[in-house]
Amino acid sequence: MTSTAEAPRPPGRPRSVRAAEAIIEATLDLLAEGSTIEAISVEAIAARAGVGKATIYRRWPGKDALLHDALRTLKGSPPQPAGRSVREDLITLVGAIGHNVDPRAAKIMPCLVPEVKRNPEHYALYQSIVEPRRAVLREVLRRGIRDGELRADLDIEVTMAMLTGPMLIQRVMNWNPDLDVTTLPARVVDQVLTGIRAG
Amino acid sequence: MTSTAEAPRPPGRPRSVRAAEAIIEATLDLLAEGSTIEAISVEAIAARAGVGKATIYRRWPGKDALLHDALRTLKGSPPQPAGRSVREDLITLVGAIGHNVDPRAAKIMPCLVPEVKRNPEHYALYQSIVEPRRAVLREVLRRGIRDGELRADLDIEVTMAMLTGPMLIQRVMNWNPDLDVTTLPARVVDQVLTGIRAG
DNA sequence: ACGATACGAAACAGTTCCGTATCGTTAATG
DNA sequence: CATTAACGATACGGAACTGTTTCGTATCGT
Repeated sequence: MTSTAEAPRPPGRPRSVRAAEAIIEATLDLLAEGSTIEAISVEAIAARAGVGKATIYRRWPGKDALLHDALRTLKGSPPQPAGRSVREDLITLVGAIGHNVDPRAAKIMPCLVPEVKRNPEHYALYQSIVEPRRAVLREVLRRGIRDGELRADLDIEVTMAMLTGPMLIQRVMNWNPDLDVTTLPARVVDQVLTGIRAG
Repeated sequence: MTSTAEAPRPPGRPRSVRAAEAIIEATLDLLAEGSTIEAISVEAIAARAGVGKATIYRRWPGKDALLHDALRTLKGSPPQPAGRSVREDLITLVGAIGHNVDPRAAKIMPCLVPEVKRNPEHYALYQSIVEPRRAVLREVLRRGIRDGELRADLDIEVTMAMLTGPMLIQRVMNWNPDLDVTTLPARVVDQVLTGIRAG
């Protein structure tokens, strides 16, 4: 489409790449500072980006499209575990939850929650971010079963939720103020491995 | 203070109890329908409650105070497990997550998430709701340890997060579309009890 | 140099909201 | 019946936001 291969060379001044980047950056900054996704204003974005509102509306049809594009840049790619031991890989993956390429991602996530419930398009975007990471985690568990490190009758999907859930609620809503996020991954993985039933 | 004991019998028409209730109900209804906590308008609340705006401002100094009071009514009291077996109690408690007295609570929760991160007062309210439930869960685990049903060296706080996290992320953000919320409590509890390590 | 277009800034009209004020009406008390 | 205050309804000023348009300027290809 608008690839580098065949550019019809449109006349006139080309659109500034810097402006587009500044707009996206400003949007993410404002979200990271705590603005709700629907409380954020195009004017605030323009002001923060040092850009006229017209420049924004020249590129996106409206606020929703801009937000969608901005959030898409947070996507990144899921981490690839080292593959030495299941325990080590799980700790890596659990520790990476909410730790996307962009450090603002962790702060932005809570603001997304209501929108994800309301807007199917945003939910699809959310799933497109989360699913690849789930896939990596799933593969580690499957490998563990194949190698005999993990029980063969393990409930994979539930185990993933058990590994992900604690980290997510802690990062997103600080569910338990007494739990330290930095030590949580190892503690969760170890407890999940061992189980809690006596002897 | 304003107890029933000594009422100075203020003159004039007394405030309608029905109006106050209608206002709270309307607020919760609107929240449950998906309005973000800061996108909700006093005018909408008044209209929904069939009440003049002045009637609201006569009782609450502003929108924040009204919302705070409305959310406080969702508090309820934590469920009391039967106490027959640890497994049974855990399933009961995990199943009750996000299942407050008010059925609207589950729908309102996601809208709260961003606010809880931003407003310390809302975070305090949130903790005052969650902490008692954590306490009940903690007690069940302690009892299990005392009775020898659970390992003595168990990481209690992490185990609580492992039990709560999956249910919460599933209810609040539908984290994994393939996980059924109704069967989840038993599956989580069983997997947490057993552990995933082979042997 | 020239046309074409994007640029930042600013103004625009149309909404929406908050919090207050002012209606005439209604419900309790004395 | 007179007093008092809350009632629903409505209007208000001030502020904020949206989306569009118009400036004069800057920057491209030709």
